[in-house]
Amino acid sequence: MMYSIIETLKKNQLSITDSRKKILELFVKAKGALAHADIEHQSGTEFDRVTIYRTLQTFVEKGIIHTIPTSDNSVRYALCKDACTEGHHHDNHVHFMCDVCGTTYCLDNITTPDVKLPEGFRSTQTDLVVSGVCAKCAN
Amino acid sequence: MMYSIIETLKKNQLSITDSRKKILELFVKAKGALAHADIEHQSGTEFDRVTIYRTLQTFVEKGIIHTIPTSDNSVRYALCKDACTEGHHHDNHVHFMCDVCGTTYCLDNITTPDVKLPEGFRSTQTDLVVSGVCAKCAN
DNA sequence: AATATTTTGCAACAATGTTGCAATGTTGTA
DNA sequence: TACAACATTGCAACATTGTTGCAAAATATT
Repeated sequence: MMYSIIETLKKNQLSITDSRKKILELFVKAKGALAHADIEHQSGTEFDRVTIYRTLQTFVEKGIIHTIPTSDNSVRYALCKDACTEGHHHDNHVHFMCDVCGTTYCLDNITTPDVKLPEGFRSTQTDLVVSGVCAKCAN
Repeated sequence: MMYSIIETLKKNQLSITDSRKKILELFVKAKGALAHADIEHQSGTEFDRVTIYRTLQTFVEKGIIHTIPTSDNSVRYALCKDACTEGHHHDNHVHFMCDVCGTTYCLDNITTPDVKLPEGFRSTQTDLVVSGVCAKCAN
């Protein structure tokens, strides 16, 4: 953690509100990625559903979090390690999704390969999603 | 195309019904992947929404089509080239999703890399999704 | 502290997906 | 071909997920 939650919000020119502090805190504490529903449950009845949607949207726009394509096509968001410190470089993520517990891990130390695309295709983003069983669920 | 639509259904021990024939035909004709909504529009008012959901589910279970994780987390299904002929080997797909026209392409001739996972993690499936601009939208 | 701006919560709505059940269609067998 | 057994469909009702407009409340600016 290089920056505090409040500093991260300020750096991104966002007003400091309860919901933003709380939701960003959830991401910082979370080991893996969070779905909208996770946030809704973990924050209790504290915030309106709509506020959560809008907060997530705002965070994505500012590059604080990013969405993860998952093999079950549920929407998940993650704050990767460099997200706080380096900004918008969300091009080379490898994610692991556990089929048992559903946790999504960011494998920050692995980078995506370069893919040779057919003639005329241009790539802007590459996502590599590995599904399987995580270490915790292996036993 | 090695097998006709009816033969494909028979091979998978499915009864031959109008909706299955029609929906499978849509996949065979489609260049890329289809979302539920695409199928709903392309088949007109012919079938109930529920029937489409159930048919897609059945096809996924039988390994005729498979879901694609997309960068915008919309659910898409595709019949990859080998799906008809070889069955259930949906482990090594590379998909390209055009940010402009939304078409999803299966890049069947490219295989996903082996990823070295952390200690204790076991992989069952690897999905590589490249987003960008396709050849058709490049101009 | 007062005003300007942003964010929130509510309500209403739209889209997407699921389930139970009766009616219909398909398949296998005689 | 006709019948019985079985599978699939369509309908209705519902659950979940996501979106929009607007007044009230909170935050930021002076």
